[in-house]
Amino acid sequence: MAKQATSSARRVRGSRTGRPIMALLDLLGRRWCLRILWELRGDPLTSRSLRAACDEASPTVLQARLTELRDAGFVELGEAGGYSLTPQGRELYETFMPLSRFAERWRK
Amino acid sequence: MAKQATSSARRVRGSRTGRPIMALLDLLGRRWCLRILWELRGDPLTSRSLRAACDEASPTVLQARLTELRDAGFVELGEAGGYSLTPQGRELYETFMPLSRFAERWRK
DNA sequence: CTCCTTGCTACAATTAACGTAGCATAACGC
DNA sequence: GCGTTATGCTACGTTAATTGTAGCAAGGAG
Repeated sequence: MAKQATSSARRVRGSRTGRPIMALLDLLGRRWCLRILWELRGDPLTSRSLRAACDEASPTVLQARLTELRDAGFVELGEAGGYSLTPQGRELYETFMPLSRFAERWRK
Repeated sequence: MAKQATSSARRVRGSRTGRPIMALLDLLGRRWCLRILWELRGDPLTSRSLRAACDEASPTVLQARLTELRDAGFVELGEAGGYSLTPQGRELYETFMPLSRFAERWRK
């Protein structure tokens, strides 16, 4: 099997290959990231209620993920406080929403 | 302590609620997991070609993810060697396949 | 036999996540 | 004013996960 040239394959987590899907898969593949998007699907949540929704995950990671998700344009912090999905974030949520039905059928 | 930390690599975080979606979001939210499913969408890949496809990620994590994905019933190791998606794994892939199109529009 | 590829593992080092506590700010009731 | 409460967010030591390199045993082909 021909070993492909690993010329530019020094990337840490494959998030900079130029293909947007790789960057997205990498971003979503970080701990609590998918869960955060999931929990924000409804009404805005404060940082503490979001933490409660995420099984009391440590605020360190939550804050890191929220910053990343805000930089990515998926989450925003409203004027009156509370995090919510941006239109783009809601669109992203819609794309993997079918996972819910799949998970029900999966039932590990 | 709110939870008892078992040192089992098979433990699925977020499954305390009993909701399958939480277990699934947690499983998919581990490093290289989404990427592996993505790279296995086509023809079967050997462990080494899969590693090449995943930017030479360390075989330690790859092997751990592959074991988890096999336990979950999403990936299988064929008789003649080479990893591929199970029917269920392909079904899972189909559910977040639209992420590709979304990522193109996203283009951070 | 040697050479090569397969799936997979050992090991130390690095990084990320956890858990608890706390800060600064602001909005209340008193 | 004061004390209380809640917000977003951070510090810091501990623990778990990931990384990178090397290597193993088994199998096939020459």
